[in-house]
Amino acid sequence: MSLEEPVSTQLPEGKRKRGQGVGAVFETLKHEILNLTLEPGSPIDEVKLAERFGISRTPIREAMVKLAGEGLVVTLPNRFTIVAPIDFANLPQFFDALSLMYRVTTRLAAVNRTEEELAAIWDLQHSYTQAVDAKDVPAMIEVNRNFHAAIAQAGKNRYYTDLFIRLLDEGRRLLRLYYSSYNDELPKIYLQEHEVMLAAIEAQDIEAADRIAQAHAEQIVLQIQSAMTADRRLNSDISL
Amino acid sequence: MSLEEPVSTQLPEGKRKRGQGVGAVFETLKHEILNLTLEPGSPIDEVKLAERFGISRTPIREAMVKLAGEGLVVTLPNRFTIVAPIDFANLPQFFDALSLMYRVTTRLAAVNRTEEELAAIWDLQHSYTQAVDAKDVPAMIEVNRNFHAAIAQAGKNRYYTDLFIRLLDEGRRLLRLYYSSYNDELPKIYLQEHEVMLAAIEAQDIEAADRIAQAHAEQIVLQIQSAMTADRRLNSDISL
DNA sequence: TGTATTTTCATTGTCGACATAAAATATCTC
DNA sequence: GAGATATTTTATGTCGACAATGAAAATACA
Repeated sequence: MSLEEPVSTQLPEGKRKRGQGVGAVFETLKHEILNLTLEPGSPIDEVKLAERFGISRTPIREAMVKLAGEGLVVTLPNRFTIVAPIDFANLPQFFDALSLMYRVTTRLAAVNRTEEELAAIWDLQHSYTQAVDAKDVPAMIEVNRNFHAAIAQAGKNRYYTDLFIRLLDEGRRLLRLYYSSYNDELPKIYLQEHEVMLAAIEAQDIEAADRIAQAHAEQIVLQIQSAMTADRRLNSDISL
Repeated sequence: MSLEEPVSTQLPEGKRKRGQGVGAVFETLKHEILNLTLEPGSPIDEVKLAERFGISRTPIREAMVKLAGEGLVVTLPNRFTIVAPIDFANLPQFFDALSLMYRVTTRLAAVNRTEEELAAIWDLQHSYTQAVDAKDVPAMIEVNRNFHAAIAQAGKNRYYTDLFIRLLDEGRRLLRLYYSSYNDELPKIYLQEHEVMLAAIEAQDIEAADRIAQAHAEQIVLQIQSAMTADRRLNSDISL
């Protein structure tokens, strides 16, 4: 199921300073969950994690609580903690919220962006171009996420940004699942849309920003949906 | 600063079962934070909490991590954990997000509500009426929150519901702060608007639901804003 | 042989103690 | 006496160990 070979034996990896343990575990696990290195629904062994990071179970557990708070793992009391399953039943709601956040954050960015933020987003756009040229799909997924996250942050509404980033991250797992059905055309369409979106933000044209954000969202939703229906095999594979 | 005398000595309160500790601490603290029983910005002493609940520090800390995940407390590494300050600077963003969530959840409720959910929401509306009649302000604040949360849940989009409940809870602290400026008129206006809102949801009239939700949001935002400007004294009181 | 009951076993949730970090206090130098 | 440095103090972050829990294995029973 996993797209990459699991990182099996990541030993103590050097002494960590006090208070760094939970953060490191949290970040590492988050990464592995979103990359599908850890299979959705698979159980997480606290003891193994403790050995792997060379720390005791206490900070591991605190990291688990944090991960549970972000919905990345699910804790079954007195039993296990499992990697959050991908909930296909809630996909329509996911798409709905994702679309709305695309629109709202892009609109706000058009209003509130500073020149510095604009430049930083352009940089990310260039990185995306490079990833497309290199046909580096994992990099494309990652940079795409950072691109939209940066736009949201330029909008400067913490509530929208938090939800949007959560949705984008959840979306990364879907994109990973279906990345096999990527063709060469699609990334270029995204690239163009990003270009138009950034132009609207630069020009502070709110309505244009809204329109392109909505179109972009629909594009992505359609893409994932068609990939899903084209590849039903995967659905039966995923533990729900 | 606190509106009620702090619950000082809540002793072990009976043996708890395994795994109930964190939940109880979390819920109790959450309540006390939202009721302003715990002053925003005030430090939280893990040891005292452990004594108060009659458990060790480990489950207390896990509860703190959960609270931090919901933004109810802020952890200063190696120093304290403090009750999340009320961030007056971000208030405009808060109002913006709150308004949008009012609209979106009410719209969705008009589409997706079942008869059972509708009946349950009507019950909450009746409870609200009773609270208004009894001039029981804390009950009004609590029931109002549950009323809108129930509407959101009837809309059946977890992403919106989660964000909205978080915003409503954060709003409870603001309402508590300014509840002194409540007059007798305002609750009745809210009551009427709730009535219209429910009627729109019952009739599944999406556009009407949207309109009244927007109006209701503006009403509340205006109310809080005018209370704030009328009572600046409080701002200097709050440790930021 | 199939079902109900007991026992074992693995893993969690919790505890008390210790080490460590940062602030508060005391001490020293000029 | 003022600033810099050393020391004490207080509360955190972490640890290893233990007990409770629920599932699986083993046993008893019809």
